[in-house]
Amino acid sequence: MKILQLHVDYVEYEPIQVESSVYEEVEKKTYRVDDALLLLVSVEKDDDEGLVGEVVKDSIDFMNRMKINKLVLYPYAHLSTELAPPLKAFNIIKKMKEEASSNNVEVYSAPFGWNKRLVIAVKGHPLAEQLKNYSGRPQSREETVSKALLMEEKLKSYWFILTPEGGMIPVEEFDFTSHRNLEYLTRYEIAKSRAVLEQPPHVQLMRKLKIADYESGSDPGNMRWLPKGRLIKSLLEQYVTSKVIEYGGVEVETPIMYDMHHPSLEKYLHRFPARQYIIRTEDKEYFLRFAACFGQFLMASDMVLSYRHLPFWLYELTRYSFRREKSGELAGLRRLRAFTMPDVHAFVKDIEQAKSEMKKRLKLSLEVLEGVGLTRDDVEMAIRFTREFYEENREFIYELVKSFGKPVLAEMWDERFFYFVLKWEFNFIDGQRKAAALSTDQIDVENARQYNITYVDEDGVEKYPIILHCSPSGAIERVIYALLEKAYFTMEKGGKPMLPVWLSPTQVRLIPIAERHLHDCMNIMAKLEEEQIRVDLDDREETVDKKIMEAESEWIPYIVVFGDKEKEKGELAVRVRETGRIEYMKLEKLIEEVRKHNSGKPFKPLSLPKLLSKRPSFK
RNA sequence: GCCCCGGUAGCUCAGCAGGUAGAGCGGCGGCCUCGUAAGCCGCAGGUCGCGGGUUCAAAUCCCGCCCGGGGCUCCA
Repeated sequence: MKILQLHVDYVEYEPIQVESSVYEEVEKKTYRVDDALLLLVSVEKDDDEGLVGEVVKDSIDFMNRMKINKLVLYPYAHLSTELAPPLKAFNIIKKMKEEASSNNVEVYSAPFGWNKRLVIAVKGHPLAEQLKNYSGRPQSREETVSKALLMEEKLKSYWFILTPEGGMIPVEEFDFTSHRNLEYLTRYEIAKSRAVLEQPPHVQLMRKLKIADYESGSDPGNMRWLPKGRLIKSLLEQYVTSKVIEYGGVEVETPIMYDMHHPSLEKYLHRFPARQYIIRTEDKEYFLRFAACFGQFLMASDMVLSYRHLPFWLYELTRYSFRREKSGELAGLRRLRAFTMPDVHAFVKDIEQAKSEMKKRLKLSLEVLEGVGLTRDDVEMAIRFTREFYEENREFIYELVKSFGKPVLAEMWDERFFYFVLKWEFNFIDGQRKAAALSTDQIDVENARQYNITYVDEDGVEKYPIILHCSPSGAIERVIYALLEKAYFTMEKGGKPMLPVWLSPTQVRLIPIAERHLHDCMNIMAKLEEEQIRVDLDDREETVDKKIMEAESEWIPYIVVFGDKEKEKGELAVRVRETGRIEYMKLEKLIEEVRKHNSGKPFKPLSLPKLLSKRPSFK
């Protein structure tokens, strides 16, 4: 059955004369229906009544979305060359009318078997005109079946909530009362329903704090990182890298572009729906990597590995990975076209080794998140697996859930479509109630073969390892996005937003009361710098009030106002952001406090001039 | 891709029943040497995104395009 579906301002038809052996009795006059869904219907040879339900349901769904309740059925033989005999067509259209009526739709039908004058006014929106094709039997070859549709079939998902106590509850039955964010994640994943708000909160913050901004001179989704943002990003990069190396990761660097027609890459590329940036040279085409996998796998396939080496880890932090997301998908730092992704692959012997490795990596990921300033209350875990994997490794899955310690959203597939049998991720739920994945890990049972990565086992036989793909933090830009969104939540609750001290571009701001205190402040600054503390000095000719106001708006954790009293007493007046109070302390105490926050974290100086009078402002 | 919104000084934005530009912040200069969230005065900054049209006259109205953001969607 072919249906031209039109959302019309109005439709008018007037029966002129009978045209077919099968026709309805009808009064010859002009009929008009306003604001309706018009279906021009061609019933075809192989159609049967079984289609009626589906067709009517589709129409009603559409009508609900468009908020209309009038349906006009119009027999229209001109959409097909394989028409059904008139009586059959008539009966099927009649059935459609009955079916729609019984669903409380106001149905009109143009008379069957007549030649009619037809006037239609189609609405001007993009969904107003659609051709629908319904068929009871399998589609013929030339009507290429959408691959995405097939994929969706295969990807039929079953959704559950797994609890740390070992429960597996279908999502419909789970009580989300004390798990709001998990509910948002579930809704986001399943229904893809989204709250409509304005600009994401973090976008305004990233600009206000001079962290990053859009760069209209580049492709959208490629950001400009200002000095403070570069510092924050760099510290996060160093931190994640140091944690991964501590875990065992062996850091490498691989090219950012790869041959489109390389045999190992080609298949993987086609399998991946994300669009790529393509680079053309005189004789070849390259794609920009969209993950760290390519270079590492090519490297691994050239390595000589024995079972004695396993598990073995390769690590790279890509600056950048590229995905040419559709323009409409981009959003601030949440989704970019160029992003920085730490990715550590573990090559393991078998499923047992994979499982024990994955447990370590889950722990690593939690540590990393907590290190950057997010707690496990800030994220929700989702875990996805095939039915087969679940049945064979139930206990392992619950161990993962348990070590996360909160209920987890689970998705189960009947068949393995992707290259992995299990994958989990931590999702941050932001101010718009959208979910963004941060940390993730996967058990990949396919790529070793694809890339010909092998190890020699105890028995002397070459085998394919299993590969785990883990990003312990997720994209670095996304970490910053999450920190800013989290700060926004704090603001909403009336608190003072801030970044973790170790990530704050300026940790201590010195404000001399008058010019005569400048010299002492310079000395204090030098001492703080010796202790690897990021400090700057507001030597501008402005009032103290104004300097404090500006320091506060930069979210500086420690603001020191220095004047005669401090000089005399040998104590500093420190405005501590975390407590919101002014605390008096010796310089040594301040140093100790900041160092406490910095300990175990990388340090890098802020490259901007230390004297604010020398510091230009960035857009 | 589609829809909506936007593009005016370095920034944030006002002006848009057409008469050819304004504020605050910032910058610069001056006064003030200051005690915990914006001291005062003055000055200099603009092809009003681009191209066309209507008009005596366009930032303002019309058409086309470019760029950005948000939402929706992946659907000729």
